[in-house]
Amino acid sequence: MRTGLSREDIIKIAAEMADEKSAAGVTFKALAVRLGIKSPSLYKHFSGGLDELNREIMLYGWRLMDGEITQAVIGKEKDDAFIDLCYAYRKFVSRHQGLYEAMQWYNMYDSEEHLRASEGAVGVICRALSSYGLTEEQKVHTVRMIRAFLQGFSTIEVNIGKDHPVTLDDSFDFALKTMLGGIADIQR
Amino acid sequence: MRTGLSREDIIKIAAEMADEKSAAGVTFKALAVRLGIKSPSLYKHFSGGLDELNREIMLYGWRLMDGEITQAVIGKEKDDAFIDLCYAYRKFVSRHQGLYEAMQWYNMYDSEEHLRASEGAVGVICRALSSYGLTEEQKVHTVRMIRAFLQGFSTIEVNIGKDHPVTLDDSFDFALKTMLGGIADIQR
DNA sequence: TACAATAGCTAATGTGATTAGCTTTTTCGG
DNA sequence: CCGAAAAAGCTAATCACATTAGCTATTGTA
Repeated sequence: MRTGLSREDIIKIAAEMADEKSAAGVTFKALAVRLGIKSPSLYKHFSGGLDELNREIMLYGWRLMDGEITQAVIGKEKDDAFIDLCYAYRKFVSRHQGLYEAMQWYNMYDSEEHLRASEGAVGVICRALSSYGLTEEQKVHTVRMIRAFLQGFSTIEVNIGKDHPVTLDDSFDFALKTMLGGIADIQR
Repeated sequence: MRTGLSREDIIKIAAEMADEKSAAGVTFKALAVRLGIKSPSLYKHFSGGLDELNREIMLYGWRLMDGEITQAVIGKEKDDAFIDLCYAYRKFVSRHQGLYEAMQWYNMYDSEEHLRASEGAVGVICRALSSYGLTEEQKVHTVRMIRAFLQGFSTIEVNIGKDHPVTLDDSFDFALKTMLGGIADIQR
């Protein structure tokens, strides 16, 4: 019996599985059960095996996040755009912990595709920064700083207990304001 | 034949293997070959299996890094301490990419031990910040900001090509100065 | 020196990925 | 509408590791 599911459908379901369990929980065996087929059949969709599926999940995640953070900054600029962008990133991670884990695997694959998939997100950050009067080089630096911070904060947040008296929310706010302050300094 | 290697020796060798290949490249099979024994024998040292070894590698890495960055800031204060600390972190990661990967697995384990292992590093950051006149809460925020940035930057750096005209060195400098500027602003 | 603990070994099992080769559906050009 | 041919499944078999069970040799010490 055919399932009628496209390659994209399967990737989406695999991404959901990652969020439900963890990125490592997405096995061909488990995915096959979920789809009601046998695991060898998955090679008809992903001839490159689990590796190919993982790459696709990773790319899917970046595209999804790109879309969400792009939405978040529409019609905004300066600090508003910047802050809302960062919040959207953080919110995405909190709702997609397993997928985000898989997204970090861009390490293991060719940077090429990942670059294309995440350049949207980078572009959004760039545009949010366009009104700050930075040079091109400063803009590159700033994008990297933000990316590094967001990525690191998200990784830490996913794993740290929420019982510390100083909340992560406040720390996130503090860091954004501090970095914005630093960026403002540059112009002086 | 006995190898005469202690548990700590084996963890150290496993950490070297991680750096030579990758964190995932540390399998019981490969490690056993490296040690000249059979893989089931490793259960005599790590009754908890591969999982226990991975946890130990993770802890070993944090202790090692703690020592190095502590060394790096001895006798320094303010911006000097701060900047040298960050450089030491980054240098550690560049020399221990595989181990650093394994260190990120603190996610998967009890935070307890990792907290103890990395609290040294956090303490160093705290002390480096002590001369900035921040409130306790601001200090917590700042430590988190720095940790997030360092962790994110390191992850990005490990995987990004070095062919971009704007170097990562410059971006790292830029980010540190920007954050320092932002921190200085707080006092105003 | 005897003996308990230690550290090794072989054989066997289990899980998941992957491959090979066969079968059933679809799809589509004629 | 018919018959390839492609697509999407399936079963059986193999492989790589991790892990377990049970046996043996070494060692350090009472």
